[in-house]
Amino acid sequence: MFADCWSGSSLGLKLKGLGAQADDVDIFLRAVKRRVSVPAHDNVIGEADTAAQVRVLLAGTTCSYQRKEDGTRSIVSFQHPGDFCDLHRYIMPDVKSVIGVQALTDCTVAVIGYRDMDKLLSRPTLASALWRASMLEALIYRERLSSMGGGTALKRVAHLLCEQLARQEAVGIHAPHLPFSQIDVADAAGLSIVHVNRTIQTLRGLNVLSKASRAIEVVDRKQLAKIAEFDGRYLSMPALALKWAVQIEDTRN
Amino acid sequence: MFADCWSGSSLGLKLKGLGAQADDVDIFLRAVKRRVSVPAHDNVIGEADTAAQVRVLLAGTTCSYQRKEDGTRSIVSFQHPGDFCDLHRYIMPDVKSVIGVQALTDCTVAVIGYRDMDKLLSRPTLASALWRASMLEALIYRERLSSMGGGTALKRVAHLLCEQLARQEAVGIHAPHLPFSQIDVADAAGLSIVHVNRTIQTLRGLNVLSKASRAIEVVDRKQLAKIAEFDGRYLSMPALALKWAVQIEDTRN
DNA sequence: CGTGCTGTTGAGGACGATCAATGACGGTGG
DNA sequence: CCACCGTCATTGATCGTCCTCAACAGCACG
Repeated sequence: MFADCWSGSSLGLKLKGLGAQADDVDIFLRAVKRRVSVPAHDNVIGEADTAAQVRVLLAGTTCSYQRKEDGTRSIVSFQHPGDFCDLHRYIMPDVKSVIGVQALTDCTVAVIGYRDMDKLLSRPTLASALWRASMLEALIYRERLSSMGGGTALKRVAHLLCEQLARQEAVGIHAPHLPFSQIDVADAAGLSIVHVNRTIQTLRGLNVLSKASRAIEVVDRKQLAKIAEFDGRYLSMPALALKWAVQIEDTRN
Repeated sequence: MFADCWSGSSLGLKLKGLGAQADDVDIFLRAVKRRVSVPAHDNVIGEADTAAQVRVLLAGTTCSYQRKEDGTRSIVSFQHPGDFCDLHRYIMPDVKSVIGVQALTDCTVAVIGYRDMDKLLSRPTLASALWRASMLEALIYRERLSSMGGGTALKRVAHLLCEQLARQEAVGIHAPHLPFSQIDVADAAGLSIVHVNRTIQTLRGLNVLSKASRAIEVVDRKQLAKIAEFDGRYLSMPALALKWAVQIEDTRN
């Protein structure tokens, strides 16, 4: 009964993309004995959380952040439906890495106890799918590092937006609307809020983002990918890879 | 006979730190049927490499880089003895992520065929150690992202040096000398070569780096960690964690 | 109708990039 | 042994991107 329609679909898409089999997904969903709703701006996982459970985002968008000594919030990644919030804590409980997870929109989170996780991992195909999930996470970090390294603010912001848009689409969410504030973008891109605002206005001027809405809404994905020099193939989702790979080749004509 | 003294020790330390058992390490080393020597500045893995084998660094230091459209080299991570160079390619062969691995010093690399990897993974403790290796990689990326985001060049460079020094120590290498050029630091920190030079001179002026040597040699690790606000506990190596954690607390008095 | 959060705009200054030239070192070949 | 060369380190000067401070506008909330 938990393996129902919408809430399972993004997670299912994600797991299948990582090589899990159809019955793996069913079994996984049955291990979810509890679901939690988290309103926007609340913490999904506090910075000092130590509960013996893994959280998987079912609906909504969250970010993982680290707070620096000067109070600055540094967003290291975003989560979309199907993404794990704290899988690392289950596998490497000794690591002391103070990370919080905050809901950017109203969210639904699946909770799985460590004991149930143990059982799930006895299925080799599911275990390797979760390993792949960790590797995909590493690849995403790597790509972001590479984009943070060089390039102007315009390119960095464009890359960030491309990544999130592509990841949304990878789990079946095809809205052009990105659910985070300019403040979030600033903390994620390592730029000041003011400069992010000006950068976004530049993107609006280029007709890449919508001028109508105050929110961030991508109208010209092709151009955005070109500005970011974004090649979404690293995201490895088979269905998606095609779309964003073609994207790039089109713009190179 | 391959499981001999020095070449196995860093790898053994690393695997044990990730939870592998003593016989896992032996079995792993026995799977290494071939070793390769790579001179400094040569590619360990070319950007278009597709060989069906996994490489593990046994001795020396390498970097993984990505080349941008404008020819810029962006270094996303360094490898120290015991680190995998291309484990992700084995687990996620479909991913198109053009990454090269270059030797920074003369290196020794262990080569393991995919078929032998398959056999190794049938041991659950070894499989989960490798999963942890991927997660540790992700944690390292995450920490670097967070340090790239905010802060001055001084802090970024200091953080980079701290990370590499700590990771060297984690695998039993206690030299204060870091084996890469200022150019490498620039490409890794996302700064210009000129500015990296000035930053390093600042660190020398603060008696954090050696003034005598042209190379990068850390003389005051405690001060370096303070400048970087570096807390090495995320590296999760039990032996190391203590050292660098105490480090931090000392400086906060 | 205030209060708070996000978005927007302006002006000045700092940090780091870029361009350009020189110095130091190691290796190579004559 | 020395001249030559390539790579890396170093220095100076100028320029641009982005940060900071500050103020205000729009919108949602109670």
